[in-house]
Amino acid sequence: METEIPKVYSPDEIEPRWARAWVKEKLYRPSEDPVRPRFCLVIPPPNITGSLHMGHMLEHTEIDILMRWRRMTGDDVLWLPGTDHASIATNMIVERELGREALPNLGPGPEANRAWQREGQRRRLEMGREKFVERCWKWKEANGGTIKKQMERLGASVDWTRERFTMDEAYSRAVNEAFVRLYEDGLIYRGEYIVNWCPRCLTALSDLEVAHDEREGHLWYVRYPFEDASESITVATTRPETMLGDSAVAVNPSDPRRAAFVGKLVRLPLTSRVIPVIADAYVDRDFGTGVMKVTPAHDPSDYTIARSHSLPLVRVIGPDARMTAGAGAAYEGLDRYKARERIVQDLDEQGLLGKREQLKFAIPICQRCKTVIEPLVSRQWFMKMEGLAKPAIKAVEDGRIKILPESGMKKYLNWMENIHDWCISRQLWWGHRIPAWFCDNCNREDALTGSPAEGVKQAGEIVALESPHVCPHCGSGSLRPETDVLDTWFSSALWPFATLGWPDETADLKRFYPNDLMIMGEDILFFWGARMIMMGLRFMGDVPFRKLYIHALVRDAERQKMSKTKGNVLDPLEVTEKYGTDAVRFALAISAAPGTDIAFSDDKVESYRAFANKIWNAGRFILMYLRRLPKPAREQLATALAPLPELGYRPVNGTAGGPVQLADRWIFSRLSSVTRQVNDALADFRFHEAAYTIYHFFWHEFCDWYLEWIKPEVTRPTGETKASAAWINLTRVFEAALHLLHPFMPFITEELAHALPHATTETSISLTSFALVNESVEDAVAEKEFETIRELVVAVRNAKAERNLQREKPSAQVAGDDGRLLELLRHHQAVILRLAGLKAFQFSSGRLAQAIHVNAALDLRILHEVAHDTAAERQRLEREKGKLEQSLTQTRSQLANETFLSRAPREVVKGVEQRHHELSAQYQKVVESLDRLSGGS
RNA sequence: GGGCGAUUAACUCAGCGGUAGAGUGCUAUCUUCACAAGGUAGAAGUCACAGGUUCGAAUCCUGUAUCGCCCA
Repeated sequence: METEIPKVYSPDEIEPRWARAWVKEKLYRPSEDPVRPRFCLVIPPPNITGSLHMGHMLEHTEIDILMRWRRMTGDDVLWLPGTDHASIATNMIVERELGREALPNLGPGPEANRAWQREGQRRRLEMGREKFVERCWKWKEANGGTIKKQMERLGASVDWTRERFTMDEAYSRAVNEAFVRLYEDGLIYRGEYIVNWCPRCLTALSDLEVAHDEREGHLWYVRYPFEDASESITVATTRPETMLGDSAVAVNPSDPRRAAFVGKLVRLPLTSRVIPVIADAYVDRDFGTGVMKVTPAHDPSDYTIARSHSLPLVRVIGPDARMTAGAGAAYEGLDRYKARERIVQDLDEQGLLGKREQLKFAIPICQRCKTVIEPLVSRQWFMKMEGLAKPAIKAVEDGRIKILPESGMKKYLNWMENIHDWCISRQLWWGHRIPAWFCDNCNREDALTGSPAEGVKQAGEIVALESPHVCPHCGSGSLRPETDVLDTWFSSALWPFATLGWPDETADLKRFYPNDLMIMGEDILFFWGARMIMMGLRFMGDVPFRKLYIHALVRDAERQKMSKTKGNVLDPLEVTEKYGTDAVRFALAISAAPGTDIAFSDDKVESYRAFANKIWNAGRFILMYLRRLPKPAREQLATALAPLPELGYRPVNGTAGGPVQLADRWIFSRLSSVTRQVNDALADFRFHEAAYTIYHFFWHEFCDWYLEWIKPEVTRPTGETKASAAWINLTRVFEAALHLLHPFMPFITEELAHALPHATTETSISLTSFALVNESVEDAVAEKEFETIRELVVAVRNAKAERNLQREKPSAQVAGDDGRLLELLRHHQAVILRLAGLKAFQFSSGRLAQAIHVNAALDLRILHEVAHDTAAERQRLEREKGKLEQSLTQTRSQLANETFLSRAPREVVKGVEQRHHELSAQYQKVVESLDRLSGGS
């Protein structure tokens, strides 16, 4: 039964079917065969609160292209999927959900959001840790699957049987193990420092989790009178409310204007305290008044200054961003902004307020909730980074890890060389609870007010894998467990080996570590990439992956970053449903030049949907005529395709046992070099080049020329029982092209491959060979001959179009000095006439008068009765003459240049000579034609 | 202030020492039996600017301008 093949490609019918089948068949589990070379990549785990966005789609497209490609070149591929638990984000989302349940009647909007958030937080604290974590798990079960569904739909060839989640039991064991080992090695310590504190999330954050927002603010000038009331010194500050916590006033030691003040005491306004004037090189002489107030407890750089000058910490703001008792009774309990207003007003009343300047400056905000960070001194767990960074820098410098594009490597090194200790504790509940306990008996915690030395274990601190019953130090049973959880990125840093079973020495770990490749966005290079490298080297003694490729950012059509607030976020599934996954994947791949962000637009995807449609219709053409073949011929075709020949496909001889057709030799030759180019491009992550190469080959060589050339031979009705050579060659080339396309467009290629005569239901194109032809079919002669014919055909079409003869079938004369060339053209006369739209040819040797110059060796003349427009013809010739003159001037001056002739490589000189020769000949022709035109009119 | 990048056709971007390219858009033309999401042909660029290196620069170097991103 012949079913109609639809004219237009409909991905929505095809794609979900294959997506399901691939998952159901568990196609992408690596084999257990240890002999095959393996290729392993672990996914950058999307977090469970998110759904995939275009950035993920690009990432997964790039990864999937490489994974499918490696798999088709024979590697045993493992692409391991999974998600991370996103401590802060999940905490926030679940809180908001709690809030929404409590206040169901609020409409949407930022106001309601804030109210839900507040109420949710209140309810979280009320319900307690255990119940809240339970809620989080429930939420994860309900929503964590979204990502999996999306990945399935996008055709990601991951091994779902190895899916991991950072809070899986086994994974959590790895996290504890890592923490305990680092602690025992003195690389994790607990200490009191100034940290980034989010007053809304009520947790400490690492430096990386703080974003910066440029905002308008004010610079206030405040007079601090000297203790002896002789004079005053004016400081400039953007945060007047922190002045209540000042411990000193600082000037730059090299500032002559201020030198005399150093060592004096000033009376801190609004308080009864007296503080010193100190000298510190940190102070910027040119900023404000060149005098800085020092508030160690509420500003990170002030904290550093204070430590080197042994200044006391005066805390005036609490974790909720309200003023504390330390701020004095007048301000206690006020929100920090309210306090600012009040203080400015009070200073003004006391005549201590100077001018106020408008100023733009960057303020730190919480990356997650955008609340302004409040730097606070608090006791946290830190990871000591310098020692860990050193080997990680070296691994990149000596090439054990390649970071690409190279700019990524520079950024990595720059960051690593200036690394700071990492605050890893979070005052949250959802996450890995830090495996530590405190002994009430020997804990001197409360007595400590200063900062312990870095890396020194504290008395009363117990860090262990198993929960201890008594304090190993004093034997006391009075132990309190740590309530903090770890930064999510701490667990993510273990991903390349913890997903493979570490700390157990599993078979997977042995086989797949180090991973071969990691692909991520630049935004997590420090968050994650750098930390994985450090942890991998630390725990596995080897790099986590050999290459780290940094992919681009997907922007909108106007090159704006996609963001929820701007409302320009595209949902990959929506785009996919509109145009088909293959089209979106291809659009992304062909735009993915390393190091360049992608401006993503509907237009772009549309043009690659057109490409998918082109592939579909080429397939439709082939399949339609294939079905008309007599059954025995079709069976023979299947045999010709079925067992993949060891040496790859090659073109077969003509039907009568004659020589292989020129078109076949040409297309096989092209196919081979295209295969090589695609291989090379993918090896270097030049996705755009690989995609473009195959795009151009399929459309502008295979469809435009090859199919058109052989059309009569495969559309001719035939009663023959043998498959013609044309059919065998055509199907071989088509199949090979589908294979090259498969990594980019998995769905349409799978669908079409299954319609070929030798297809079986159980084979997937994704598990077959990528390169079906090899270099043995490359044929420079065929390419050259084909090129000549193409040039002639194009010249004829061109000439016809210019003479308005598109609908006519005129005759033409062709002449040249090269007898073999004419023989070639005569031999392919029928094809040329058909492709060019001509009735007949006259061949002659020598040159032609009043002719079109096809190339250096061929003249062409269209014979027709229609009187053509001499004015237009003249215009065309004049234009051509102008262009030729320009080019000739260039080549002439080059050839007249002695130094060029003596210094340029010989091939270059020869090339210019040849070009000059050709241009002159062509110029001559044009001039003659123009003369004749003038003479004739 | 430090680091990384960008500036090429109307738009989006390749190219990164040896004849300026693609896709989209635009113009003309064609419903011929794979495809109008198509065919055929065409027009369109002082490669941001100024110096330098070189026989030769969009490409390498220096500086300037404009615009991004990251970090302080």
